[in-house]
Amino acid sequence: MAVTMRDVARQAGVSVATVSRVFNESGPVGEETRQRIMRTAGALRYVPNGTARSLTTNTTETVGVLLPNLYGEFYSEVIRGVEGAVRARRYHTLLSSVHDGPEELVAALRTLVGRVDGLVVMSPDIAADVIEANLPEGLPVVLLGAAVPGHAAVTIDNEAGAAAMVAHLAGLGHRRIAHVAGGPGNADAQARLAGYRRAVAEAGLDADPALVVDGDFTESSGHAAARALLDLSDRPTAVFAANDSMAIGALRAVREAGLDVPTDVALAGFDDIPVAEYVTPALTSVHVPIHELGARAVEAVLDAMLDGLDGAAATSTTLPTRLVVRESCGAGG
Amino acid sequence: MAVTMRDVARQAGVSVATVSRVFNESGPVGEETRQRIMRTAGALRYVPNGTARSLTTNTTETVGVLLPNLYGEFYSEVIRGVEGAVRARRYHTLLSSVHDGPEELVAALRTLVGRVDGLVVMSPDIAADVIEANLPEGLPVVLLGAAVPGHAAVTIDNEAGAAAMVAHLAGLGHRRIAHVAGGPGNADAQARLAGYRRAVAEAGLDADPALVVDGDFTESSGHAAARALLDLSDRPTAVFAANDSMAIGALRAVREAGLDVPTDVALAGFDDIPVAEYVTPALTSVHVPIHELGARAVEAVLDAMLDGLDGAAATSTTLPTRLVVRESCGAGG
DNA sequence: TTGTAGGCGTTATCAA
DNA sequence: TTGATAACGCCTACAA
Repeated sequence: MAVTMRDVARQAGVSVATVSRVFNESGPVGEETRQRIMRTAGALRYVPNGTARSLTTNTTETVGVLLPNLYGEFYSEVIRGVEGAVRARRYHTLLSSVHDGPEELVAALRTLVGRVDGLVVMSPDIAADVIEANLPEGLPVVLLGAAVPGHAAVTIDNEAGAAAMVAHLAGLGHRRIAHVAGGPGNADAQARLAGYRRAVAEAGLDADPALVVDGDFTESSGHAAARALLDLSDRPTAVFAANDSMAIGALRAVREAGLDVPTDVALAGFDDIPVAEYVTPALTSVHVPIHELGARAVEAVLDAMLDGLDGAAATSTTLPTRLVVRESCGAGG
Repeated sequence: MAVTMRDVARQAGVSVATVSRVFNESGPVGEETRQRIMRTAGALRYVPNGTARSLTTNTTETVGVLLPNLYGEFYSEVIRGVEGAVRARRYHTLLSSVHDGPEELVAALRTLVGRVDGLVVMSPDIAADVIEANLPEGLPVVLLGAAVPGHAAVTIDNEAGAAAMVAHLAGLGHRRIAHVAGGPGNADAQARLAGYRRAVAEAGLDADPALVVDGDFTESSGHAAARALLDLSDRPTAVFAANDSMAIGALRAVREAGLDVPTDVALAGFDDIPVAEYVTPALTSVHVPIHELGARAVEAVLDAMLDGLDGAAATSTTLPTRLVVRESCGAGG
């Protein structure tokens, strides 16, 4: 068994209360006594037990983070952002990922409860009511990426970003711009698709339904989607994927078809993950401040903890995106 | 205040003991009673408090992970590996990163204690005794990447990997192979440098001290190191960086110098992070099973928790690396 | 099959 | 300036 406060107290000839005061700098303690306590604590290698502390203070000093999965650079950027903000406030990060369905989400949620003071949940595919039903009231929860009425959330302006990209491509002279979407069940994907559609309409471009193909945000789905698009009799001159991973998969497909990017097909992505800059040609993308996204979510959670939940429910932020033009469609036409 | 077991018990007309039995499936409970309890628990939205649970069971069901920082793909791969293994065992991951010096390491370590059942620590620069001095005995700790006598660790065979790469380059005909090292304070860096030196000697290559330049594992340091190497009157024909990030920085420098990879200079890295495949030309690298590294460390920690610490102290594993030859030096010479 | 009661390590409220 | 002592929410003998 580990050394407890009681051991230190006994050894130092004081009460646990005094030891507690020393470690929390709460209440007055005689200088001599404090020194003695610190000394014996050091000798005994005493370290306060965080769990017990949490129980009495009713605060864990921990923020839980629930992500869909950890694969891909997008999520690692989110984690970076979250962890940075969390440690800046001297809190801890309890990380959890969910791979399968809603049951697993619920299970993860429940095991997190009581271990965290607040929660950042990124769960684009799953309705917020599922989340709400499995959490005690009063636990600050901030949604990441998927805004739901009545819930605090930090989102990005997917629609505007997608529309801007389409407008950019149109400005380059493209009339047939394809979109590799992220799938019908995903909120981000839907918003990006909406932005694409709006911009296509506004610019009077080809609104051929065949130009929209569904993927699932993975590289391989981007690859498959691009193949389908390249097989079209009336091939698009530009392909805009709903995220960079799919764009990279598409890049591979274009190459395999013996075509060149951007000469034959311009290519654009969404997210601007670090790799986007390293592929050749470098990927034009809609930049998402991913790690600010994570940081903002954490701040929202922590603020909600302090202000009480009422303030938090209203606090929804939408971060802007911006276009990053690189070779993959800079010179295209 | 959240709903507690007591609330459920009162509402269901039973004692807390019975509620506890239901939730832990410990001890017998009448079917009718169990149903009633489950129903009222659901109605009250009761969720067991993990903190309180931890206090009595003396187990937190969480593994702490301490990493140097979260930047770069290497660490996100480690996190993936760790989280996967942790959740497979139905545990939790408490993530913590350390940016600055030893004091911060110590602080992080101490706040982790009492919140975790075991610890995975990746701290290549810092002596293990610092870690040991600040942890209660009996807490399973597995070092990641830096083996220290008497400590459980999961490491990779840095030296063999580096030597193999040099041998490969030598086989391609290179005689002047430069090494961008990772700095004197880093254990991995030292081992890779040792492997480089050994292989250079064994193959009877140019052992010019000017061919070894220190970096610090960042891309920009790789860039700077490569510039210095290219400025040498007798330029190396191959540059082997101690990690991929530095290799990518070097790639940029080579390009900026108007030279071609691999025609003018062959380039190789270490780690085989995902980007390595995407840069152009694709990077030849020593593949490190990064996320297996994380997974193994977690398993070692969890095993140590079960078997008692004695078994763990001996459990050190070294994972092999393998060469991944790609364009950046495949055809070079 | 169910209830009672003590304890886990800490904090916090009173007294002293 | 210090010490008893009652929580905190849960688990677990031990009784009933």
